[in-house]
Amino acid sequence: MDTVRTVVGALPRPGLRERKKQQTRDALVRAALDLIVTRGYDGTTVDDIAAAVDVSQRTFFRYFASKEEVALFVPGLAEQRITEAVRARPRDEAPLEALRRAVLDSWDAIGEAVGRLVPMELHMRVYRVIESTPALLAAHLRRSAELEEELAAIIAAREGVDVDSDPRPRILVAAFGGVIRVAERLWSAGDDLSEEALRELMRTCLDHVGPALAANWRTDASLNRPHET
Amino acid sequence: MDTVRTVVGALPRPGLRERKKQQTRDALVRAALDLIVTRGYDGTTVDDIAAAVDVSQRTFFRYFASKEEVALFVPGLAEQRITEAVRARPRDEAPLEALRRAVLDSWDAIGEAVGRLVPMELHMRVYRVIESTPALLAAHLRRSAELEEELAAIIAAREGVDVDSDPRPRILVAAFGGVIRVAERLWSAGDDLSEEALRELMRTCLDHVGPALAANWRTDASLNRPHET
DNA sequence: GAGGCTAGTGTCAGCCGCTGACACTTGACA
DNA sequence: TGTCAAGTGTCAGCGGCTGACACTAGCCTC
Repeated sequence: MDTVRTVVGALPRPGLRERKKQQTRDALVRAALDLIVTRGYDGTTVDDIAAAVDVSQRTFFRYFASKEEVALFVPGLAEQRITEAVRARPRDEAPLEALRRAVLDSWDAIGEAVGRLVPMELHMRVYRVIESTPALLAAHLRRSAELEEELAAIIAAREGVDVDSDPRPRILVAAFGGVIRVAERLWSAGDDLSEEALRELMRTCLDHVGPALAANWRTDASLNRPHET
Repeated sequence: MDTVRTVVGALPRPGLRERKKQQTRDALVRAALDLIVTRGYDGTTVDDIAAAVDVSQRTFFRYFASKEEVALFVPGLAEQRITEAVRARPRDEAPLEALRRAVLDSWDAIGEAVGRLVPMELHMRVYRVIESTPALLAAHLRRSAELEEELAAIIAAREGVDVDSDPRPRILVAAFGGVIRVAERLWSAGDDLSEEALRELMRTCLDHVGPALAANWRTDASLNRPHET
């Protein structure tokens, strides 16, 4: 904690030690995801992962607090980009619109950040495992809840309201998050695991929020359904 | 599986054996919740719970698949009542309204079902532990996701749409579920742990869905805020 | 009411996730 | 070059959870 602090954070010169650390961590992530998509989450032990990178189990746990954490590391990168994107939205945008655009526009940034660490296809396959593995899904949802908390704070600040006395930021984000999760779920259950498919699903899901909350589905149903599937 | 099947399900005569089972299970739940609220979730081992009921650890795991399950057993009862209530709503109600009324109106049924098993206050205190214990919160969220899936199917059936081709049921339920969770969270973080407080929070949160999704908060903000807290 | 049948239980052994303690190695920096 | 701290391996141990197997106790039939 009382370490020598580099001036700008760590950007200027990684340092040999630091580079090695980064390297092992990345290797652990890659090995973990590889094993997980082939043998399944429960079929992969931490010992397997550690052995694949030739470190001890103890070392694994110095990098990741749990087996879940390593599996959700890459999604975590994506979440980071999204919060950044929300923060960067112009303040005159409506809150819901800001969230919407942030998610839809950060695709490239996410792809780049993820691709630097693991092949994109691997990441996609991991999502399927997440959705179909109870323990992993639970952890993912909890993390999503934390993300929502963070987004609520950002939205509140943007709109100049107090996040504790005005429930709207949290409510908006919760509803939004729920919809995003539906898109994730539909995507991981479907056949087309491409990025475009996910992006398109998110777009259509968000388009359906209004109609879904509408008073009566039966009258205006066919009207607000752009195209099926 | 090829057991002798009682005609009506199990209602007519519980049978001595069956009664004993019910009894141990209830005792396990009660002991578990007692321990959990006093020593915390992580501070309570399955051995502790089993010992308190004077059964072996192995037996505990024959009743509950995991430590989480016993902690979330009572919330599970509440969820059951809610799905029943949704199913019972008149079909001419708008979907969102049906969900809303189902939740707000099943309070008595929930109270009765819960009270038969554990003191209401204990149940309330458990909620606080759930929200503040990562592992437990994760499990809770996963179960909520399952509940949402079930509710989506009910809504879809009600509205005569196909849950797999029309995303609206899932989206509606996801948004609704998100809002309910916000209420739960605010409640468990607040001072007033009464049922009325939770109910009131849910009501106001649901009232805020429209405004929260509205285009611009700054113009109509003060307008749609009934009362603070 | 004695018999067999089966559901439920306890015991035991063991895997796996995860942690604290301690000794050792290796990059950093004077 | 020598000192210091950061990072690692080893070991021992706890707690959640499971399969196997033997035992006990309700149930049902004759």
